[in-house]
Amino acid sequence: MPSKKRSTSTDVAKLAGVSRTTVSFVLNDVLGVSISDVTRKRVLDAARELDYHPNVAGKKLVSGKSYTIGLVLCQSPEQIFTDAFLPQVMLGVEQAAIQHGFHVLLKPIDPNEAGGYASLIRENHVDGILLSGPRQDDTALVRLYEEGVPIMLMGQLPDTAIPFVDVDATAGAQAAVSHLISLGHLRIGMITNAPLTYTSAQQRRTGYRQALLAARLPFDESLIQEGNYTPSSGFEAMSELLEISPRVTAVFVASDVVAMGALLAIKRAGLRVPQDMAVAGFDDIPLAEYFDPPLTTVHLPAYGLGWAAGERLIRLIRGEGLNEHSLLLESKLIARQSSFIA
Amino acid sequence: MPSKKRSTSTDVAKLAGVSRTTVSFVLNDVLGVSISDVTRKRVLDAARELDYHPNVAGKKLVSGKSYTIGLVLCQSPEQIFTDAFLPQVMLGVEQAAIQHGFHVLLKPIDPNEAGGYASLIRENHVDGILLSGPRQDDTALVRLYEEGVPIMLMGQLPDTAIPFVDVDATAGAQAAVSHLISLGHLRIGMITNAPLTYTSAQQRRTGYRQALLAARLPFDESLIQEGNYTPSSGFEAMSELLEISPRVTAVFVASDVVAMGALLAIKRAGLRVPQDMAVAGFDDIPLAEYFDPPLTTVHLPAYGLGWAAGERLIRLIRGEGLNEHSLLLESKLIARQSSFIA
DNA sequence: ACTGGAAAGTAACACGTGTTACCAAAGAAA
DNA sequence: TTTCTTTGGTAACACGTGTTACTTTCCAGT
Repeated sequence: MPSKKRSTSTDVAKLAGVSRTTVSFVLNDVLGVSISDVTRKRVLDAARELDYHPNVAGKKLVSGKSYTIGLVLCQSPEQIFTDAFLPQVMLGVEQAAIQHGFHVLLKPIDPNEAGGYASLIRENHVDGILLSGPRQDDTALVRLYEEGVPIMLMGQLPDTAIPFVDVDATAGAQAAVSHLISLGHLRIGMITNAPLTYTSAQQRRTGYRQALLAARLPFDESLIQEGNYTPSSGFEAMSELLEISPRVTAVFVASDVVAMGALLAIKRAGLRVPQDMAVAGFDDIPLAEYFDPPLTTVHLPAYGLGWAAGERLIRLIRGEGLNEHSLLLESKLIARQSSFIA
Repeated sequence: MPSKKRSTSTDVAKLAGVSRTTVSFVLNDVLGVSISDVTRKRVLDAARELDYHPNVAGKKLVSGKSYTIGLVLCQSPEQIFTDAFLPQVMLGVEQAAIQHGFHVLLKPIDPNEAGGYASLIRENHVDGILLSGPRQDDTALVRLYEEGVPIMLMGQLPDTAIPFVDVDATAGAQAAVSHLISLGHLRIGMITNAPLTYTSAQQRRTGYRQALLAARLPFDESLIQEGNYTPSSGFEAMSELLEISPRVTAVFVASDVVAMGALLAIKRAGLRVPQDMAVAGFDDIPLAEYFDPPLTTVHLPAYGLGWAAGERLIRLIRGEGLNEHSLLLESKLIARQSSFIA
């Protein structure tokens, strides 16, 4: 292997016949220093000829900045596997980072052992942390925030002052359930997307409840079944729900993936969608439009979520303030044939 | 914000009353140096008290290693959005990295402007590169490899010596099509997962062809339609395929997501699956089991792919050799009801 | 001719770490 | 006592960069 040594700014200086300081001034376009055009050109030519790329370790050491953000995923592996939402979010984060010259360090952690990401910041690996799916009991996170570490959440953490970006899942869920109500359904079941320890599950449940209350319909806890990201959990939950008498005529499933399992359970029971059972999902995964029947669902701006979160974290890192402390992105109801016949 | 200055090894040395060298020796468990137990304890206590975490920039600078691998995704945003395969792969990479004390830097790039990842290695951001979905015409990649940069591919790049890990998609596709043939189908269409410029698409087409040849069935180019990751492309392609007379009785769709669209087209045409049209997919995404009908498909070890690729790249970085130059992981046919009635 | 000031560039330090070469003391062997 | 070895530890350099303070040269203003 040839593998020539990487060239340093000293090499460039030597070739250009100037000091290393001058090289730094030229290459970084430092304001307030004057360099003659001829010298500037000599430096640039030398840099090009040597294929010079500044070593980030050196920059990092002297500046104390790493120009890297840590994207910490608290989802369980099970969730990551089935989550069609995540890639879009990550892409959004990445684009925001690139636009500001930042890199993204990926760090999925086991949600049960919180705080595994602290070393990222303490060892100066990253300048700030973007946390997806924060756990309620994550005290290490709050401590980090109070130390002044730039942190941005995707998803909310009640009772803390940590800024976040989130989709307005509550409003979205309410819209979905209101939609079902407007179609004449009076007895509507719900299947959660995840155990209720997750705030995302709670928000959606709250939306369900609000829609019922707004229509003066009774809120019956026994009509709620718990899912856990997977289609199979949806199948189980729906099967349970079908046992209840009098039967529900519609169901709000707080995740498209889980809804897929629910649909199968409904079909197995010999019922038709939407005639015998209307179904509304949540997330608007790319496949939802191709479900059988096409799934009424709530579209979440996944890409926008990632982008906004990344953008705002970087602003925090730079010490620029945020004009609003936190951000709720709008979701949008997409009515398809699983809830009514066109 | 309190934000106490991060403590350095000098602080630890001062508190413990020893030299910084000793601190380094103790904390890194350097072999061949003797440190008395009492001194060792004093250092460890001091480090704990100051909550000392070594600054990674310093380590990086002096060692030249970053203990980070770059995960470069060449997929188009469109593909990333719909790819249910990707999160599993990434998780596998991540786990392999963690196990060896490495970090993962995520870098999705526009497939059209190749080589955007070279700066990662030149600036010493990462020790090696894991490239997913390499493009055929990526000459910058080959040059990098020849410079001795540790590189591992996920997916193959013909005519190069760069080591790779891949799933044996050809064998998988052949198994799926052979399965259809064994059920008595003589006229079998195909829808690709992506344009044929992608090697992954070519491999699957080759498997399709090999299965036909092995059964002495004619290989008819006109029975192949091109998909591009999305369900809608599958819908279009299947619609085209249904126009052809005599009609095919089975179709191999080289992606489950694309197959979802194909299924809809078949239903819209008033045909039943599998009675009028048998369907086999590819990828075994988590939802495939819940398609209507459940989709016969080929399971790919996505997690294992990521894990193996990460593991082997790190071995390369460490200078340990690979016992086999490259690796093909087995895929597995999963027969469900879209191809035959149980 | 003298002063002031801008232009062009440099020496030297700082960042935090790993590591090599070296030193001092204590004990063992002669 | 002298010499050699081991134990326990340190001073000093290297890594590659950004930046501050300083020097030199040259030209304009009086």
